[in-house]
Amino acid sequence: MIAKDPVQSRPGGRSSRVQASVHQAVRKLLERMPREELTFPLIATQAGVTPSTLYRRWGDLPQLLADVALERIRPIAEPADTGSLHGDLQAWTEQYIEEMGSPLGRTLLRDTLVATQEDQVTCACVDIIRDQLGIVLSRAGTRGESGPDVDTMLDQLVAPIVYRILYGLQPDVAFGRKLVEQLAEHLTPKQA
Amino acid sequence: MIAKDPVQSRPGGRSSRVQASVHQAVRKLLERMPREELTFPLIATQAGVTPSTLYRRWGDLPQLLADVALERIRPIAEPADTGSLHGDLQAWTEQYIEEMGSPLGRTLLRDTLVATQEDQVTCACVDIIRDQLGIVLSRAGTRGESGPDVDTMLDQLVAPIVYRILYGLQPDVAFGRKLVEQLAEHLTPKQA
DNA sequence: CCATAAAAGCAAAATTTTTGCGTTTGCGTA
DNA sequence: TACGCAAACGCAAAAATTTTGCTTTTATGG
Repeated sequence: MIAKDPVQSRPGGRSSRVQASVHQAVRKLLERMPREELTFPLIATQAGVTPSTLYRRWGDLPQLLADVALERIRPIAEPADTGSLHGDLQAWTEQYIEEMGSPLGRTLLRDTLVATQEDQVTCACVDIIRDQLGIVLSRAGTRGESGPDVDTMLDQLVAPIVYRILYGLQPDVAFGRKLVEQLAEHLTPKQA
Repeated sequence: MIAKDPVQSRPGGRSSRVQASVHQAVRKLLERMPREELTFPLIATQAGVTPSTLYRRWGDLPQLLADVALERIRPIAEPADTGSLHGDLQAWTEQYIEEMGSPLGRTLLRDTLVATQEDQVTCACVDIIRDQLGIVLSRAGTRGESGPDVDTMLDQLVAPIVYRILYGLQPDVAFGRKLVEQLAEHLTPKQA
């Protein structure tokens, strides 16, 4: 968790129950109302805690929303293994666009960008993507395939997608496919 | 201006004086304190207006900050004419990275992304970039040069830069140059 | 099991936000 | 220029929020 105090010195018991309850409250409330109507008192009531707990622990609403968003963005599983680097990239890209291109996904992306502790959260976001793409690439390595490095993928694959989502240009799956094809020109197939 | 009410039905006189005063107040305060310490009462005092004016006109702080940011992002002049498409792109990219890569520029970019009226503001941002690149491209056209279309540039040039800025990866001028070179592979030089 | 301090609860105080109403003033019309 | 209308502002009371000091609960290490 990224909280006001970077060091969570008491991670168990009631403390974690409160956090879980608060996170759940935020998610539930976000289903029924737009983000700008959320308030700490509202969330606190829904979560069954005092508002001051939220203020002391998260500081302000953007920080709490970023914290919740980060947890939702974090992938549950490793990228699918399709048998080839090209296929893995296609699969990953398609899923990423579907998840982040939705109205909810867009909101999550935005929330991570305005955390009061900006750098902590954005670094975490980049790390998540890097991890995922890193897995795909290292798997390709064991197959004898080689491709562009992670940073190139960030620039040519992730960046265009995220840019379009953030600015309302709504990338679709076909767009993702196109990006992967362009990227594929740089990669070496098996036994090259 | 992008205000709470999309239709500004009385743009002259006192109304515009108030707006100018408020904008200036925001810019001035932002020099001395971080964004999360800004409040409407503070800005109102600095601008010499009542807080309720701000609440009625802009709704909330993110919207006001986005409004100010949008005005600062809007370029004063056309892109420089260096005599070639390649040169124009280099020049534009360098300037863009310098302006938006600074701590202030990064803040401006973020502010535009969390306006309460998200879509209005982000569309305006994209339009600004499109206009600028459109000028560069049409000028190239009159020279007999041809190049990638604006959307391709958005994907391969602007997106990587903006992504890096937003996520704290700090693109430098060399990075911009690299992107332009990669883009240049797709463009046709004079008299092709 | 105890001691310690982190985290939560509670409630008063401070600050911000909303709102109703009166006043000023930009703007169209004569 | 003068006039009428409604937009935008000012003001102040009311409502909601955030902050803060203190107490109580409880996780954690010894």
